[in-house]
Amino acid sequence: MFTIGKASEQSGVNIETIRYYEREGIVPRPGRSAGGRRIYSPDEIAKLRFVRRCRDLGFPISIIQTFLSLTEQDDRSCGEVKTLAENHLDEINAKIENLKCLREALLSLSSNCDDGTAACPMLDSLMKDGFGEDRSEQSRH
Amino acid sequence: MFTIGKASEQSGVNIETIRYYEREGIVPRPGRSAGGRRIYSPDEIAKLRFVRRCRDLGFPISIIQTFLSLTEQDDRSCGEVKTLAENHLDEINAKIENLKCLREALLSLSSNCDDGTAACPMLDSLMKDGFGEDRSEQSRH
DNA sequence: TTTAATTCCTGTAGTGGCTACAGGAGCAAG
DNA sequence: CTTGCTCCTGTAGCCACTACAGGAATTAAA
Repeated sequence: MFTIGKASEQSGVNIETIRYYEREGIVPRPGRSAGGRRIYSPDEIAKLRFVRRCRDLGFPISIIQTFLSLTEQDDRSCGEVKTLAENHLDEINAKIENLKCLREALLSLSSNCDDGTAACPMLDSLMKDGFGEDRSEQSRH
Repeated sequence: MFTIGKASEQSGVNIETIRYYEREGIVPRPGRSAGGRRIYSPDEIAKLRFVRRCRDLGFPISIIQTFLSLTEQDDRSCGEVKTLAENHLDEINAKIENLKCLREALLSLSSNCDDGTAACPMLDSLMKDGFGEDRSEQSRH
């Protein structure tokens, strides 16, 4: 059994974040010592580590809650997990593509900057009319 | 001269977001009509459009404020702009690399899911000890 | 001209996922 | 017994918005 500091060390989750997860009901409330301190079992620490790893993989908390409830079931249906993971993969791929577009746009804009002290063509073209106007209500991330 | 609705249309910035930018001092306060409505000049709309384009490129507001103050100067020093843009490019590239790592990790995890209804190896390995433990206080985005 | 519809106003609160305090209490070592 | 560490609760801040509520002003139609 461990205090929150040890639980934080072992799970890799910040102490404040652990308390936040508890407040939000993302992980169950642990037991308390006589003095009112949180006491974590190895199982509870494993759960925190699980949440941390999922966050590291970029999953939002809402999905992680689904994962956690699936791990509670005996028949933790793999199909559902796979679907969620694949949707998340799609989102990651979309983000990568989006960032690549940004990179290209930025590269071509900043390549015109000649590093002198004169008027900046990058700022100019961003300020001008009709530059990147495919304003058809597209993906505002 | 235009009301906020037209300014929103022409700049591509949401009405609520325009008011937010004003509250935060990101763009200057426009004039008002007799009835108290905001009235935008074409220049002010250009500024809003500039902010929107920079946001589309992924620049944070703090950087955009620097850009805006540079556009106010006569000698809008290109060097500074270029440096900021290149730093931003580095961040974008780092994000892309990070996402690619996530993608690989997710792919290898979910590839073990056999889409059946049995215990899920992905959830299992995320719950187990000693999976991805390079816990040396690394980049928590 | 009256009414109905639309646009605008201010102010406040919520989003996600934490992080950072302030002000106090518990607890172990010297 | 004091020092210093860890822990407690509660609240506020971060970023960049977004979404109301409740009312006023303007415009268009009848």
